[in-house]
Amino acid sequence: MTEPRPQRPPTQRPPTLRDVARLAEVDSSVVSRVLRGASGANVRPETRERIEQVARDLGYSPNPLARGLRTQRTNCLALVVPQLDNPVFQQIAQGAERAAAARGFALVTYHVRDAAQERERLEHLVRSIRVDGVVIATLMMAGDAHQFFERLGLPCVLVNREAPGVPNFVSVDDEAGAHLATTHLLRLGHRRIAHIAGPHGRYNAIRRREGYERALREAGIEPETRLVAAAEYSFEGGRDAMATLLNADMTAIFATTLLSGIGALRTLDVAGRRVPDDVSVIALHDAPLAEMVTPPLTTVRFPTEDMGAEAVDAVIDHIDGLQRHLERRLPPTGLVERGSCAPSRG
Amino acid sequence: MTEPRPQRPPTQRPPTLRDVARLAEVDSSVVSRVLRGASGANVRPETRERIEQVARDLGYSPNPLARGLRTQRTNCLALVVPQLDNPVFQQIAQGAERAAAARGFALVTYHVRDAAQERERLEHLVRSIRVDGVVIATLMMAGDAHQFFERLGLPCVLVNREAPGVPNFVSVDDEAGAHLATTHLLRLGHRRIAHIAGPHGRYNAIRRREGYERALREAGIEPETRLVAAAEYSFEGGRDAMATLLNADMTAIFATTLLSGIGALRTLDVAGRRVPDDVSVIALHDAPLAEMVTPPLTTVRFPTEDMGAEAVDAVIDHIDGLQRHLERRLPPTGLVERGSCAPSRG
DNA sequence: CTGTTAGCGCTTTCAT
DNA sequence: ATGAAAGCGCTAACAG
Repeated sequence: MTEPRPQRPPTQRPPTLRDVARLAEVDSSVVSRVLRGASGANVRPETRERIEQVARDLGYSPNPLARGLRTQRTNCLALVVPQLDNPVFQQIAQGAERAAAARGFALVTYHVRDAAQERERLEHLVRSIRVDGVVIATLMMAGDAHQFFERLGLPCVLVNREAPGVPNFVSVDDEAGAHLATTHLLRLGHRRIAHIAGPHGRYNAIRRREGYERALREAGIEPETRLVAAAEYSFEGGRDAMATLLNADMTAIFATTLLSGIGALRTLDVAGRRVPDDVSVIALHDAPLAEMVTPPLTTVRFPTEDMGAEAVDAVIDHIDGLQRHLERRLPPTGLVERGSCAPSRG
Repeated sequence: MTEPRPQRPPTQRPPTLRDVARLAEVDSSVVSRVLRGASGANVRPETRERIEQVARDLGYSPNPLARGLRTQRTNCLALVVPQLDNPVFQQIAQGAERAAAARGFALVTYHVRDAAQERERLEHLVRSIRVDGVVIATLMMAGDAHQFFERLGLPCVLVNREAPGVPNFVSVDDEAGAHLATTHLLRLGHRRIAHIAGPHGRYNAIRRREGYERALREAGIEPETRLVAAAEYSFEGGRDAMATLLNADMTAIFATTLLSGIGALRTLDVAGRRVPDDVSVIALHDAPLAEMVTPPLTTVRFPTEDMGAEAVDAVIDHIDGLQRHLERRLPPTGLVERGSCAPSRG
């Protein structure tokens, strides 16, 4: 009356390697080799077939936890992003996923919406899931986040962001983009060009403003502080900044970001200023959104998807032991003319 | 000259439980209990303190793979979404994350952009990362996806979507929302109301059309087929559908989705029809985007975030053994009046 | 070509 | 109050 192993209650436990091994009448190590398509897997064809058959019948799928524990590798990457309401991140994510898939990695996205909770959220991430590397897209404290992961020994690169002391990033050439946008307005004959800038002190905000000012100077125009308004990188930011610019004497706006450009559009409409008849507007970063507003917004396109893809490639290279440091700024890929810019009537 | 254990090469291996145990001079099981704050952890205060000290010094963090393997639990959920260009998914994600965090779960987002690759992507997901449950937001084959996870023994609920034979979903009351939108137009005096519908045969498209037709009939108006145009749930869909409706004799549009409503706006602008002076437009689903277009779009708001949150709660209940089936349709939470609707001049 | 063995890092009875 | 031991499911030498 010895109780026969109460080991396997009728609960539907997923099949393991050993289940397959048992039914195929081989050792589990053989199953492992076969199912993994291991390199030197010298296995008799009939054995292989038997194993594969059983595995299929059982619906076997390796347990990623066990495998990861053993191999110290998960083939999984995390993309850390702030909230996704900004199309730039969607594009980054798209490129990142493409690149990850191409190299056999899964990529999961993890949101850290609030700079204040950043630390806590990241801890929660790393103690819930094991990834081989991380791509960090713009956080307030991107440098801190980078350090956080580095300390854990996790390869990690910044995307769309640069931070002091972090030699792993891929971003865009903000200065060149801003220069291109401003130059476009200048070519249309505009001379009094206002700038809806980014938040004070933000790295890429500074570089964009520099590009704007360089373009003006090259055209013999001295930049004026009162034509510049700082704004968050958001619709509301652009909308409010535009309001402060309404009385300025200008015929065109260069908005530092798609969202703030759209905010500007809205304020101009409310104020009864016609775009592009009264005011031309151009913004940095292209996205489907630019097509949806009235009038459709002329933009400078950046290779945002490529940015995500390059970041992922760099992280995977790191993981593979190629200690590739990466400091990359991708130039703009062109101007997308839509309906929001017209020649100056000046 | 016996080589002293070459165990620990200078490679910076993250500290393990045993490292902590060794330095604190206790057994690793004690460390486990202490660090986990286990229930019946009868530990001498000084021992506890010593352990916590060492753990802190070493920067110890438990390996989620090992823990998960042992406990059969990861405290991690996956949210499967198509591409995020639709604001509805952003809101779902936001609610889902809030709910997950509240219950101590991490939530990672996984994109399945292409219905054709759905199967392959999902397999990649489950063999890369182990989650305790899944929330599926609108996939083409949501029913298949559900079945896929169920077969793996993974609790799983559909959000924003219903599928035949799936008793786990939380969506919105499409019929009621459509009825509300249409009624609003009727109240403004419109009688000839066109409908930009969803794709043929799509479940919620059908229900929305039903709500539209019911509202018309209640007002003594017989619905007309030629006032209805099917469209994808996208900007382009709405834009093109609107084009086919341009010659129809109507004074108002009820668009089935925010994005298609915005597409309609664009076509109307190009055609020189003024909104709301010539045509009123209303759409289902509210989002910041509605505020960004010209004119700002009047919408029916659904509790989309709550939808995500409820779905997560249900999945976690499942995981916790509460076999809670859930068939929930959340009613619209109101009408958001902006500038796109005006009384009929009829 | 196949099996044996050891162990990844953790949790969990069960002894002591 | 603490420790010993087993094992989650898998892989990687190594032996045969």
